Amino acid sequence: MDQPPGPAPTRLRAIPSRLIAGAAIAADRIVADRLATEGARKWHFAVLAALAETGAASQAELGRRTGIYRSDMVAVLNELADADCVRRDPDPVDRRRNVITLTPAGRRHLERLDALVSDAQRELLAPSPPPSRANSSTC
Amino acid sequence: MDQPPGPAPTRLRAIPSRLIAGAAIAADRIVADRLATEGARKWHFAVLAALAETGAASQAELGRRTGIYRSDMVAVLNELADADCVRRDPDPVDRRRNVITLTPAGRRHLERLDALVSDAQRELLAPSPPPSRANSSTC
DNA sequence: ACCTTCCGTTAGTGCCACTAACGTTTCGGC
DNA sequence: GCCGAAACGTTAGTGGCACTAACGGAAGGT
Repeated sequence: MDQPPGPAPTRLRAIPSRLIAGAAIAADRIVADRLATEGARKWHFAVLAALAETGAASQAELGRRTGIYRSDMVAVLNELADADCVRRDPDPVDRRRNVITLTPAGRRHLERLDALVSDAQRELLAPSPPPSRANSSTC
Repeated sequence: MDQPPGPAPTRLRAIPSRLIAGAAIAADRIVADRLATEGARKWHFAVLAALAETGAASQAELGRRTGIYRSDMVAVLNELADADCVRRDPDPVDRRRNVITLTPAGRRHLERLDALVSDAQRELLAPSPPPSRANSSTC
């Protein structure tokens, strides 16, 4: 946190897209920080979760389900495969595809990441210590 | 749009940070697309708006007000200065600082960008054509 | 047989958030 | 007055993510 935030001009403060962006980077950082404790990023979690839920799939299918571009998927799967969280086998029925399978180690890893992400969501949604009924000055 | 989105696993669909992130990238894209028609990015708009509202300021002060890192501010101001939207003069009273001043051209540019951003916000907040009272299937 | 489409992969771009280090200048304490 | 801490502008570089372009190989439709 190099930059102590100053007061934003009202012209900027009220812009929805800026508010959303601010919320998103705060949320992303909380999640990313949590996942970093396991050396993971949000994509790893997304891919593992998708695999756990719908079983083995091709890389393209995983990309569609998680929103990850297929070009980026390659690196993610390389990392997951290096960590033995996932196996990448050529599909015998369609030789264009790879079949991605979740390993037991991957499933365990997913459970750890899932806990971290859940924690992050809780931290996200409950940042106000006392939700006091007599409501705040800027109401 | 290379990737036709597929159905996301429910485990992912319900995660707040993912929803926020999705909203943010949609919002960012709308704004960025609009601003691109004038060759600008959101930072240019933010800096010009901050200058218009509070008058001349140092680069560091602008950074605090807009949320832009002072290292990135340099390039933004270079671009704005190249386009004659802004002047960058050494501060006579504190020689560490530069005084950034909005030029008439900059003010005109700001008005154009402001219109684009306003349009974007409207598009953002009104994506549902009929807000029909008999409410949607997934209620 | 063609042509189109899909697949995995490589390479690269652009925006943004963020860090590190630098030389200069100013300020606070002593 | 001096010295160290802090602020400033600048340069350089990192890393994550969204996205594009192009490829060779394989499958599918007609």
